[in-house]
Amino acid sequence: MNLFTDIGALVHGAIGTLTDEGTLPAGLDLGPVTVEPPRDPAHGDMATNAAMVLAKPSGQKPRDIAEALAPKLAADPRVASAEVAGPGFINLRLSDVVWQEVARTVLTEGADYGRSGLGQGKAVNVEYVSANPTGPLHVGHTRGAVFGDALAALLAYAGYSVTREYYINDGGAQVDTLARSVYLRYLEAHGHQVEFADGTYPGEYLISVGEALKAKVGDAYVEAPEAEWLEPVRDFATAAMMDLIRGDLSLLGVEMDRFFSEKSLYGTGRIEEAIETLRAKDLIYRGTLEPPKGKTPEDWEPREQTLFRSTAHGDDVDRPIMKSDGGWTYFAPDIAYHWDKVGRGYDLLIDVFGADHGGYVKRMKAAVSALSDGRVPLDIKLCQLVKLYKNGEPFKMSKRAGTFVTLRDVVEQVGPDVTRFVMLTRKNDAPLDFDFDKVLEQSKDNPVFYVQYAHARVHSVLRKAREAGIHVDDPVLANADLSGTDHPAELDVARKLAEWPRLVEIAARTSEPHRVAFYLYELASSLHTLWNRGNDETALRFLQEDDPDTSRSKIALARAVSVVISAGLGILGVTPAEEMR
RNA sequence: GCACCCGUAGCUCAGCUGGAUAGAGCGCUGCCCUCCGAAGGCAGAGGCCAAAGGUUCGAAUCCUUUCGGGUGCGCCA
Repeated sequence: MNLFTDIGALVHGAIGTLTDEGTLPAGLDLGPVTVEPPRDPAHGDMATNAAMVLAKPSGQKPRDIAEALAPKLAADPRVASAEVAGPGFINLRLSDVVWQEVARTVLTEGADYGRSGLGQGKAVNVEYVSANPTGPLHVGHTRGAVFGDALAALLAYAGYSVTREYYINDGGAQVDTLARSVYLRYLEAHGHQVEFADGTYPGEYLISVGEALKAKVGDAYVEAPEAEWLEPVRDFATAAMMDLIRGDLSLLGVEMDRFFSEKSLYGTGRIEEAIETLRAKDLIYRGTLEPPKGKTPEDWEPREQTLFRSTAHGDDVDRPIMKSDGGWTYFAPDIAYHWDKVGRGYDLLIDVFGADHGGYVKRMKAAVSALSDGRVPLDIKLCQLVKLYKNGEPFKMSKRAGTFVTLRDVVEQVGPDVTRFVMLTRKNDAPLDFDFDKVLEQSKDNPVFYVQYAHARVHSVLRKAREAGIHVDDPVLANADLSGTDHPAELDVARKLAEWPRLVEIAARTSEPHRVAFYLYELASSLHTLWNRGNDETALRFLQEDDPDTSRSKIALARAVSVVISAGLGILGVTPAEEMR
């Protein structure tokens, strides 16, 4: 249930009445009519712009429409007052009972309160992480992993049918490099002295892979030529890296529905099929690209290549899909992969990329637009970099200096909950500072702690109530008389709870899970404020001595807060703690 | 040179398909508390929303230009 849509329906109904009465012309577009919480609480609980947006199409003055509309709205029992204000806003004040009943709705619907039908069951594929299978995940991947995972959960909560997918880049040159690097470790395991040339991966994480390879094949490859071992070693190493990556992801609590192998596209005609699809639309041709203006590369020479006419679908220049040696560029399998996704019938595709891949957004969108004839939208979310700090000092990452920070390092130091929450306290396209010390601080300055503490406080109240012999199970609270929460501070908490379903829809529509984190902070804040007031005004304490009925009324409100916090943290993938330690 | 992202309080950042007097935390100032509802509380100061134009009843939000920062720019994925 969403109180804002309810009142929105009321407004629509009132407009309909005015239309029937002939005050307003028929056939007005009600799309732009909104009902939202005003920034200034003095403007009431909800405000609608109906009179202003209908003024022009109906040829009337906004104030006149508002004056006609307001009494209709005020006639509803839920509405305590409807005032015309400013340029034509109608400010609605809802009766206390409406707010008090919010807690009951939350308790009745439980974790489903806030769930939305926005997505209408549409199938959406969220592709994220998709890190090259050449090593462990690092902090940059961590943000993408957390963001993508929370976005997927958010969309699921908002009524989409979500597939979480990881594209394994196991078809390019970098997995050959991986294979050669593992081969060196393999030789090492056989007691050979080896040297890691430029362009190979010297990371220690490959030592065990080399040893495992030795355990599997013995010395079969030691004297063998590369042509003989490259492919099997590549497969072996890639599998090992994916095991490593799956392990990293599970540390964070990320579980993919599907891992899609780039390699599986080769040799099956899938890439050719995708390209032929484009060719049939006259989007593939042989041509020569102009050098980029201003900064021509030193070794630039005009060269004829096979190009995808991505400019026909909004890109800035056409893109090569074939290398001069006849092999595909990385873009070709990418096209085929998205062709596959389109073919699987998704209504919406989302790719989560690192900000350094911003340059590929237009061409990918062009490809999907071309492949699906514009039917399937591709939304690409870019995650900005993470800057690490320790004690307020920037923490420089360097592979060479051994200060390369992996996902595992982060999660093992601060835990998955803190990692996830902090990664979501910033908009995805804004850079993020991550301070190892600050995020572990147990004070109100730390949003993670602040939100979890609010949840824990509620559970502390529940425990104490039970000790006092008061029944506070959810079904009991859901049937409680809620009139005991009529204080403005209590109603403020209820107002915040009422915003949750609305917030979920906004966050889902914009694909911005960080909004959930900020909302939870505000909700926690409203609970803490109420709690603090209870220090001075005992009438505001949740547990009222010798008054089980009033206690239940207040505890129902508190419990409703914990239900929403729990649901919200669930979307973020953070465990709601029932007590702080 | 071009494309994309960003520019909001001293600092770090929110800001809803365009809504009314632009918010939070930190820091700062003042008061209160130190009672296991404990890991502080309350209040205050602080802004030309980078700049200039435009769209409109109404712009931090949309468009154009400029300035400043980041990222990327033909056979690496």
